Amino acid sequence: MLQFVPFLCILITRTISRIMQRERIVNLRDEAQVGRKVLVQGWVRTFRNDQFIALNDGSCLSSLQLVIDREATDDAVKKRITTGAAIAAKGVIEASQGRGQVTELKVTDLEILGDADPELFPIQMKRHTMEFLREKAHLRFRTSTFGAVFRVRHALNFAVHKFFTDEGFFQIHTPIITGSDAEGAGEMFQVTTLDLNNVPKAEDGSIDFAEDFFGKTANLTVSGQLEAELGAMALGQVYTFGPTFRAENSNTSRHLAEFWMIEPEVAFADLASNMKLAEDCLKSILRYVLASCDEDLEFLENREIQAEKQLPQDQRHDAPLRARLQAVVDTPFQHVTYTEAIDLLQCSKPYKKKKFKYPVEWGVDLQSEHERWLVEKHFNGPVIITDYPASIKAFYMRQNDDGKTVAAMDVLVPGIGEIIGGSQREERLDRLQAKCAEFNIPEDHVWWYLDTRRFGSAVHSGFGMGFERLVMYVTGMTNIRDVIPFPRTPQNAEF
RNA sequence: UCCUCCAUAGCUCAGUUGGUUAGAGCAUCUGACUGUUAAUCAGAGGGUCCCUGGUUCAAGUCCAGGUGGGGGAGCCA
Repeated sequence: MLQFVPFLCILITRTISRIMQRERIVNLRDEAQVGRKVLVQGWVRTFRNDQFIALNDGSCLSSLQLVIDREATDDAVKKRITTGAAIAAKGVIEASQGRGQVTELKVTDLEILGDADPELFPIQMKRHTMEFLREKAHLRFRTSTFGAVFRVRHALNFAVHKFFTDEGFFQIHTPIITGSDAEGAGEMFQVTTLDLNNVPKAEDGSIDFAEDFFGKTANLTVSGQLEAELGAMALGQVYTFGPTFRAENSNTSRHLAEFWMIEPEVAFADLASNMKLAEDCLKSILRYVLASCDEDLEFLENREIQAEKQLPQDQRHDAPLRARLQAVVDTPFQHVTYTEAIDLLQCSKPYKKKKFKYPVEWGVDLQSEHERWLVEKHFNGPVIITDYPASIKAFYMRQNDDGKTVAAMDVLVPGIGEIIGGSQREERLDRLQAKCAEFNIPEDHVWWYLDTRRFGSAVHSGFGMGFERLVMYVTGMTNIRDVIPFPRTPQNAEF
């Protein structure tokens, strides 16, 4: 009978460990926690002096310092406490004797949950390049930078929903697979279940899409806007927030083949209120993350400062990250028409010194270099450019009375360029039909869109905001592939 | 798609006018030390110099093509 006693003890300990709930490190960092007996689980960042483990569980940027008993801990166990290993530790929260943290965990029980072979685990406790970590996208979450980026990304996601909900908007889930091919926002990915090695042919030799899953060609959406307009013309104010897909062969630090977009659409709203909505939206979102992500933003701010040390002075930001974001919150956005912007550019120093590579004249779209001069040099803050020439904008934008321009707006921010593009929509059926003809869009492709202009049409407006560009702007990351967990770009769909 | 730069140890990078056995820091391993903060100190191991071809007595180094990546541009969000 006596031989069962130790077994019983082990059984009881194990049961306690199961009952004991895991504490998140984010909640264990203040003095009030001292004395609490807790269980933590996470991944080892460093193991110093055979005694101090920096444990990160992702709940916040900072790690919890675990202090183990060097003498009492088995050498075999200590050997397995390596960077990247998953461990569970029980103990008591104490005031830290060392600097650098308020509290630490005096460990009484330690368990290795998952080993990380130090010869093979690629993430070291040192500076890695973003390019290297991009190839290790499955493990880069374990770094401070990407932990911070993705926590901020989440906060931004939530702030978007909070803003629109507070403003009385309803989210509309627009389709990801679309039968509409008239959105004109870019090249589309085709969706098909046809056997590409043996496609059914029609009598004239062309592919017979009547045999395909939807009985016609289908694509991944490039924008939820047209469908969102339909929602707005009944629910009043709606927004979409979902993935969008562009099959453009763009290889830049600002483009993805799969990205997330926010598209509000408001009935009875003209361009002026659309601009106000865009400004309020951006400011509200920034206010939210500034208030809720300070630790992560501080880290990202310092990361940016370190990264910019390698750049020449004129390519560095003149204010730190959080100050820049705060400035956007505090400053009214500048408004300028396209026509005024052209005038400003033609009077600018780089124009007179012929430093611009592309021509500046009315009717030609603004190039990156022009937008950059306006935003970064002339206005030095967010700018809304309105009333573009009709010829360079989409078919659905409302014609202005001058007959030359449309009620469009682009919100430009320093460092990123266009972050929001929107317009007042053409609500007059005859004008819209004329535009369809002009853009070679067959009316029977967009009959459902035109119907909203046939039945109870009304003035309405909306815009699109690239979510990843917002995340870039807020985190100071300079490559869009580093603000989405698994970027999709031409020739790259790993993971 | 275009322009441009780059590719050497697990990572970040040196490598001279082409010349003997290709180096450093960090990481890893071994040992020492032990209240550390990306700990410190000593030692060790670690290389298909991206691939293919060419020039040459000799190529990490020069040339051509390819592949991969960065930055910029276009398109756009």
